[in-house]
Amino acid sequence: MTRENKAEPGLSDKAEECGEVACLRPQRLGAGQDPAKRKQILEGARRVFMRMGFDAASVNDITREAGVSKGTIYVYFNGKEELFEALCEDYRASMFADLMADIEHGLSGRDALVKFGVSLVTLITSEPVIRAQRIVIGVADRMPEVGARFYERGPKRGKALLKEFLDEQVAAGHLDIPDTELAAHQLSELFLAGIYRQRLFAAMPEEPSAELIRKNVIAAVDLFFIAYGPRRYQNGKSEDK
Amino acid sequence: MTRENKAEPGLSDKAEECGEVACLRPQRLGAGQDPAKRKQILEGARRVFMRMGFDAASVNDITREAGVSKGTIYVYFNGKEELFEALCEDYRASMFADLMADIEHGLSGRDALVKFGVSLVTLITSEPVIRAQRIVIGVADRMPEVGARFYERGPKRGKALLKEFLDEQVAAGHLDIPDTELAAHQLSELFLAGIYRQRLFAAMPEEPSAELIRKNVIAAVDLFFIAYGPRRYQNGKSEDK
Amino acid sequence: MTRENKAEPGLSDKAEECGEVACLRPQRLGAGQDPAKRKQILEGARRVFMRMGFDAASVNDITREAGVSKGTIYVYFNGKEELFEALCEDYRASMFADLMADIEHGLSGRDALVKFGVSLVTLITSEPVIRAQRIVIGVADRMPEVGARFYERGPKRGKALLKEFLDEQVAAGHLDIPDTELAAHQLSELFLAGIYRQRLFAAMPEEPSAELIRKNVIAAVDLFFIAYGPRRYQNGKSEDK
Amino acid sequence: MTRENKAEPGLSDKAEECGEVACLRPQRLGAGQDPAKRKQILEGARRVFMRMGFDAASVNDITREAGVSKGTIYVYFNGKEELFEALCEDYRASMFADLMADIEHGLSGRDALVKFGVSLVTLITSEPVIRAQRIVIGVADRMPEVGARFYERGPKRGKALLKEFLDEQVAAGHLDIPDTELAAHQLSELFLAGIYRQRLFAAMPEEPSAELIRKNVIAAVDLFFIAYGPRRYQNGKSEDK
DNA sequence: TATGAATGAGGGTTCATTCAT
DNA sequence: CATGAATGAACCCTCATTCAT
Repeated sequence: MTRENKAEPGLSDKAEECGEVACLRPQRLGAGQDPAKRKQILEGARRVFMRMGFDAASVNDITREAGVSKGTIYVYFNGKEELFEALCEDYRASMFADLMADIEHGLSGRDALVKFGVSLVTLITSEPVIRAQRIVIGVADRMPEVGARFYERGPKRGKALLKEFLDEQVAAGHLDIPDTELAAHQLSELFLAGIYRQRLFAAMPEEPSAELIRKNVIAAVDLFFIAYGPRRYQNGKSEDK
Repeated sequence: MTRENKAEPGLSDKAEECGEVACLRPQRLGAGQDPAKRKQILEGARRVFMRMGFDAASVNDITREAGVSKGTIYVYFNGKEELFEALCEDYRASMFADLMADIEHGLSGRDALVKFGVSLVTLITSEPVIRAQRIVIGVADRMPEVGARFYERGPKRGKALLKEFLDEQVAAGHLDIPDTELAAHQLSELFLAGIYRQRLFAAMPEEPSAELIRKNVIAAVDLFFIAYGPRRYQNGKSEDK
Repeated sequence: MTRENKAEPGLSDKAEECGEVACLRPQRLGAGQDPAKRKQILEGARRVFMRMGFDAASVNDITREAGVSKGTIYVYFNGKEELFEALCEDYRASMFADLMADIEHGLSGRDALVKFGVSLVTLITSEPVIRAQRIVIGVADRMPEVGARFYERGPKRGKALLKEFLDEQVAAGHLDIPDTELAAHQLSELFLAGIYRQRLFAAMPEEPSAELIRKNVIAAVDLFFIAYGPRRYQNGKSEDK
Repeated sequence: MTRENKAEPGLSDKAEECGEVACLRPQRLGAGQDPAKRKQILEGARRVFMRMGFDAASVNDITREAGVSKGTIYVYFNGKEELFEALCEDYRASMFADLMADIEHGLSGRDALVKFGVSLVTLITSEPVIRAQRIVIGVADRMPEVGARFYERGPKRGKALLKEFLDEQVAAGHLDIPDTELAAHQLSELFLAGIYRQRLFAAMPEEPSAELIRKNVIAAVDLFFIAYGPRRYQNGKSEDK
């Protein structure tokens, strides 16, 4: 009755097999195996879910938006929920690509942190990313594993990234941090301080201005450097605690 | 589709009008004017929305839980959405009552901050409050004003509270903060660092232990005091920046 | 989630309570409690199921035929299947009413048997009754209890009736039967011999003629009386038993 | 909706056309002309229809069970309904093979009848045969010709067989029957008396025991011999069995 | 020719809302 | 005024059939 198939596509190289000519569309793929169609469905679903949220979005809407028939959706995904999960999986994969691209390691510690922070906050508080987070949070009761994995591949990865960066900075002598993991947590929250929750609750209707973001990030970095910066930023921290 | 009647109840003082005699149970109230019944509906709705979320909750469920008829609900509220909005309004009002009660002003700055932080984090990351936040965030796209007001009466008020407290501490010479508003933002995010988002995304399925909360709050206060504490916590901060 | 209510209506006398005047439609009935509406739904369902069979009949068809909305059907019955079961229950109840009415006890044994047999065969092989049997048999795999109860209230009751009649005849000395239960079985099959299965399989497209029925019943009674009749109908049987 | 092509396959002799050489496996057959594939489809369909009934069986199920593609099924048959009809045709052909094999003509009349009756009842009330009958009866409204032909090749043939046998017995002086056709009808109904309908309606969930069948058949033969047996059977029934 | 991916009408069921009582 | 039976649009999903490959 229920279907169990559809094992992770990962078939991105299937198309190559067909030779060297006229291979624009693969001739024959297993049911639910055409990556282009899958992409097409996910893209439509993404738009609809983003616009309406999970519950308010109907499969018919997705059908219309994706330009595929209802049946096709059910060939590629076992239902609305699984479609949503797959979408989240896909989305998470691409989410931090931009962020990664933004990181530069050549800058001095402080400037690099500011740059990183600005990128992070800009991304995370951007309208599409905020909407995505709202939707996932909204269904987290019913689909906790979706929420959990979203967190793991999203915020958690962001923090891991930041920790790595901090480790580098510590190694380079730009920072002096006993526990970089904790510090990464603290810094990433400080970056978002006062913006993130407002955005999540729609208390800040527009994306924050670059100015606001910059200001917030700099305040965070200031605070951070007072605590963890090299000696010239702090004296005698060593004797307490 | 939408209806126009029933201009904002604002019914809190309506009952008094009936005079000074035999007013124990008002004999005749305008449609949707009995505050007890209104309370009863909201209470049922609260339980159902908390259990199922907004979309999954059906008006019938609420009807059953509240012990009123469907028609009655539509007399008091223009629909499910409006009922939800009213509920949020009510809920927010009571949400921080516990928190307020927890604040004591007699403690030394540092201990008071820790105590406040523990209360704040315990409340905000508790299962019911997290569920409430999830639901509100989940519908924030469709009902931004609900989200916004939830934020205003929730987190914002918490931060205002914290700012007040910091102002007191600064005045008492326990802290040295140039911008207490910003500091309040920063501190409250630091309190929740690494816990809040995990809870929201269901990446932390259980309420955080008292231990974990304490540890997190203390780390936050430590960091905070390095930056903003009185001289004995920091030396030579004056010459930089 | 699922509904459990609707305990056997049997409320045919509910209407009487409301007094003696203007009682055409009961004022207020519980959900799914209005016998008139229930009847209306069952009547529509009966027509549709009879026309299309169980699977081919759609709830929409029933909706249309019964003149009620789809929601109403689901208030009175928990689904298509339960509606069908209720219909069977109702149907069985009325099925043998006609037959009962046809029985007369004043006739001589042989004529009475013939008359009874003709009534039985006429009823059982009539188009509506055959169609009903086909449908029930067709779903007997999925709904065995429906089939079983149909059998119990239908054929089984018919046979019980026949046994009673035979007992009377034996008591009156018109027949001499050692095991009236077995004899009832045998006689009722003989009545239907060669007709019933043809009808069931649609190998006999029209209802059998009165003539054919009479012929068949008389042949059955003849055979029966040779075996079980009083002395004058059989030869040489006298010395045994 | 309906299609007009594919005029009655009648493909049993088509293969011969290819000539006299190397025809072991025909290289090229017209669409829907390979009898092996046809057989394969029918076999899969048989299993699925038997398991699920007509309406509940999906073409996909048959596809899976038969190991052929959906398109192929539609090449060989014009649709689910036609496939079912073809299946019935095939099935009927093989249905009474077992029965035929069971008949022995060497026995004395009475014993032979009992043996025949037991075989008949065992077959007809067996689970697979009952299921097949239920399915055919269930769709007899929609496909009367299917039902009719099922009857003709099933029960009717059984009765013809019985008539033949009775004719033989009459010729041999073992029985004395004026109308063997009528008698065959009567006897075969008596064999099944009280079992068949219970089985059909699922009022008897298990196949009847050999004992019960034997008892029923003997009672039928007893009754039959009282009426139609030679003189010696009508007297002194007591001494046999 | 055989294939099975795609189609989309239609399946049973739910539910926010209305309105006669 | 409160009630809850009735509504029917919309829900998610299935499936017989088609047709490009």
